[in-house]
Amino acid sequence: MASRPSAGSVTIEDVAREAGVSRAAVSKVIRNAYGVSPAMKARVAEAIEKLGYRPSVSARGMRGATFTVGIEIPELSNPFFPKLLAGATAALSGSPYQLIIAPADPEHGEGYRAIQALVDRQVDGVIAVSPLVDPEWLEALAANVPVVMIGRHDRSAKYDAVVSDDEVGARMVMRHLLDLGHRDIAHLTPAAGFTGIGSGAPQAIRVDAYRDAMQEAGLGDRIRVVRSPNGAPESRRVALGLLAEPDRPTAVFASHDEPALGVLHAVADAGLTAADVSVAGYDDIEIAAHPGISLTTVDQHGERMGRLAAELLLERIAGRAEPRHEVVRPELVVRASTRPPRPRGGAARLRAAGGT
Amino acid sequence: MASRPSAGSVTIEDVAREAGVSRAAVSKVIRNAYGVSPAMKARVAEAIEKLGYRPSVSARGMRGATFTVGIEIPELSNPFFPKLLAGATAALSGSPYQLIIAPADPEHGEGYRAIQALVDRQVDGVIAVSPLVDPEWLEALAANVPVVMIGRHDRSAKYDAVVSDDEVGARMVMRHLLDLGHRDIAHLTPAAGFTGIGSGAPQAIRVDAYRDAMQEAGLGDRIRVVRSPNGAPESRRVALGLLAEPDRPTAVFASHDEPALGVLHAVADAGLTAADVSVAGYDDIEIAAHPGISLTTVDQHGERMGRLAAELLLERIAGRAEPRHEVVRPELVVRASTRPPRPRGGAARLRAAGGT
DNA sequence: CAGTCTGTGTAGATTGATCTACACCAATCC
DNA sequence: GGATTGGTGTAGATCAATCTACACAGACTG
Repeated sequence: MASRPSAGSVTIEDVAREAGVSRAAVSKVIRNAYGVSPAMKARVAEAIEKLGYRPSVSARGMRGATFTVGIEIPELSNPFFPKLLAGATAALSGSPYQLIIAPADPEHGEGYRAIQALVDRQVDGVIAVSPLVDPEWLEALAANVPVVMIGRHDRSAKYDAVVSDDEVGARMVMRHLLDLGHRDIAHLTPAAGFTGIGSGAPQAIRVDAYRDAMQEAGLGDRIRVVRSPNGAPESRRVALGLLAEPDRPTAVFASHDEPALGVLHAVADAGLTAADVSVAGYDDIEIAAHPGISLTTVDQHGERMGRLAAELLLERIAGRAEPRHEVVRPELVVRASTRPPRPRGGAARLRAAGGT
Repeated sequence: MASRPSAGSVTIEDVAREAGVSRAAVSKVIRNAYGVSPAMKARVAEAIEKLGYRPSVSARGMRGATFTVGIEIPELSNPFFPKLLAGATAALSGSPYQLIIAPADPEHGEGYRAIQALVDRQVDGVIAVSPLVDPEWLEALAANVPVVMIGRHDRSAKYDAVVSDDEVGARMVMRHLLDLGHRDIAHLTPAAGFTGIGSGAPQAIRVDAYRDAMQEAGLGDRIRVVRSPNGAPESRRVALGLLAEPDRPTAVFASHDEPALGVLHAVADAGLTAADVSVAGYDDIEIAAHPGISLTTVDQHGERMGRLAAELLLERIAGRAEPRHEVVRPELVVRASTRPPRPRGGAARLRAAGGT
């Protein structure tokens, strides 16, 4: 059935000799090109099978395509990204394209290196999740190879983008919290540099939406944007500090589920519960649905985004030139981590306990 | 600073022309080969920088190395695997090697395809996490390219292995549960085919250790091995069935943390707590430490395993021929999901509630 | 001063595929 | 019956690097 990998490496030359035809003939057969008789096709196929021949991707890359698409991903430890991968993998599953992943080495800022590594390997297309790389650099890149960016709100004539409607998503969270009666809502988001450049990054959009929502609710003076790296341990530390403040917020809206988990952890550390401090995240990672966590969050439909990105990339590879910019509508998922705030004041605790 | 990717693609030829030297000279400079004067080196380096030249990995692959190592990973959705990746990435960070990941498409059984895809791409070495691929196939593979397997207990003269001491790890869990006083301990593990072949797979070792430990404790008649796919939702469903049985176990030992999360979910679904059913996992994924989960588990030291695998691979690439087989000692991490069982009988519930 | 190193650079074969241009053969057309 | 056409197959250039063999200089040796 599946042929074993042959010892050494068998080349197209070997197959040609075995089948008694020319190299070109073999090449035609494997590419399904025009000008092959059924008889020759059969002979060649048999020789390929017999020798366990596999075309060298490197050699192919020298002239034609490598049938490889690359995806650049930051921090795989965040479960949201595997969702994108699952979607992309599914979309490519039927195609002749193999997906390879290049993890962005956190030491070497923002994926330039990983993306470059993919391009160096002659991939036929690139999907990248790097909200902060320079648009000009990307345009130059996209001039050479099809590129689909995930999570960039800027528009380009050269590369495609798949993006969640972060404005809408963040506003859904804020509406939910405000409707519950919260007024002291803090927003936890990565370091300023991270949300600074332009307004391309999802986090930046979410910060703006948070600010706007607070402003519109007449809570402009209570706007509190707290900066923290994205990891759960880091945000846990930051949140502990926040909860220790005398005027601690009654709700924390984190820009991602991972830091939201850290906040939940801090809430528990401080001996508090969701009745004291509501927590909302963003991404809807799998664990958020677990009863021990039960995190209110926004489902970005990561699989769908990954699938869409792969589909757009295949279209690009097939020749489409007009840029596309797909917006996926997110969805609020309300769980137990958000509740109405306790009324303020001394006797409040008792009344609230009875009310809820 | 970092040169932009040039339009089109600049070849070694272009650099040679710019620097006024031969192709071979440029090649020598980039490879740091013998026979280059400092003066020429400087001129070439300048030309490379100016043109933003990047060597084509495909062309390199035709003769020499690709400076790429591949890692094959099943289901990235299981957070244990990103741990391995983090370790491997760290170990390769200083080296000239770029890591690329090939996800094993679950549709196309057991990573053959993904590993083959990596080899087709001329990687200089392969790390793979595929406990079930045929040893013969692997030996043939390893004859052509350095291979390090993670999580295989079989020994090979051709490929290296990094493996956790699953026997010891599983026994630590069992000792812990038995010491707590549990006697009805069930073991949740993937489908039989999955643990069947030889005793190479970690899951198989753990099953055996579970059986042995029960036997030695005189509980041979209470051995209960329950089969379930690895995903949390699937194991949740299976666990729900198990918990509904009249003689439900007082403790469940799952072969991985992911299914353990599913069991915890089921325990909550059934309106039970850790006081009713203890749950232990295996892997120590990050969320296990979260207070909402607090799962007793075994730390396999995934990062260390990933790092070790990458180091062994680099040694192999550098020329080592003798096989190595590294065993990493796991560590029990006790958390709140395991507790002493309630004493049996009608009034037990009350007594237990007072005692704990 | 011829012969031998040693250090530096180059020419050109090589790698495994793709792809254009063309050759060959039979059948068909006028 | 010679010219055309269509279907098959091949020759050979090409892609961008590596790497062996060698050429050439100047320095050193006997």
